[in-house]
Amino acid sequence: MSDDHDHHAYAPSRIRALPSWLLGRAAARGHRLVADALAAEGMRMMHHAVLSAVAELGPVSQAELGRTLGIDPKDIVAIVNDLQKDGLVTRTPDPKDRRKNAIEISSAGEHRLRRTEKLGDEANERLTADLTPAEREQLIALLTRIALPR
Amino acid sequence: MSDDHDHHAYAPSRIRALPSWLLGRAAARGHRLVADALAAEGMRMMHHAVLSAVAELGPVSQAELGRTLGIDPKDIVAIVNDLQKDGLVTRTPDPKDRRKNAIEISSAGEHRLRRTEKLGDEANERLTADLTPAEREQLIALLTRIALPR
DNA sequence: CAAAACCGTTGGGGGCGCCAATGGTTTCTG
DNA sequence: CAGAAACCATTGGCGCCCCCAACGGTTTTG
Repeated sequence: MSDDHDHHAYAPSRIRALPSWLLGRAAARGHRLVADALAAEGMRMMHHAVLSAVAELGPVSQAELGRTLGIDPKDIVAIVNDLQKDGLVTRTPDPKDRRKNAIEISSAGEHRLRRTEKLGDEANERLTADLTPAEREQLIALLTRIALPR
Repeated sequence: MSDDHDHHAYAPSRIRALPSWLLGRAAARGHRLVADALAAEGMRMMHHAVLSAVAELGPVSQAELGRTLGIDPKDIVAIVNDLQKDGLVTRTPDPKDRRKNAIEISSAGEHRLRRTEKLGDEANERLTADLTPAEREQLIALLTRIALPR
């Protein structure tokens, strides 16, 4: 039986079946959940992503951060500015290549990262709460093949 | 020197495995593909979506359009303005409820919609080109369960 | 050693999602 | 049946994400 006669029931518009539309809606919900969670630590999604990448890649240039995360160099500048201002990363001129900055995580950054990683993971669990672990893995696998750079 | 050149082997950042991150990247690519395709007809994604919804829902109020598509009423106003200016939809005061506008598609709108639907579908095929039809259906099913409103 | 490639930085811009407020209209309710 | 509450379209404003162009300084290449 149709339980939703009274409530417009989301007409099955052709739009709603398009991957591009669904991706946009799902991404919006994911961003909302994660952003709200990270806000508890005064962090934003991009800041958390960059901080995490810095932690993994050790001393790394801003250009490489942009490349590995697919973020515009211009935006990297602003993000690293913020992270540095909060003492979460250090920005040192690279003596080997004076064009580059060597970005490194600080101990305060590591502490902050531990908390934001937890918050981010929890938000992602909420995002995929309706999925079984297997389905979650499947979604990740499919998205990885679609989210190709370029 | 040889290691440094290695084409950004996409470090396995923890970030990159998060659904929320993958969704953002995949959505960005989808939007890029669709937007570029629709630009050939001078349309944008939201305009196409609204036009499609209007075609399906017959005479419909702006509030309901916003509800079924999950778009803010404020944005609906701007979009309907554009569509009306281009003669793709008509906006008539609803005699039954003078608060509402009855939005209806015009013949020019139907013609435009036929072309943009084709372009949008093609862009979505390009987006999911690396997936088998079965995988594509699976992705749509999974996304539908994740993209829940609110 | 000049040209090309790369780096960080600045400036600009489009698109999307969200919230607050307002005047007009309809519906609910006491 | 009158006042309150809910709804509608509209205006205005905010923040985040994604992308491009240009420039001075540095390194690599031919």
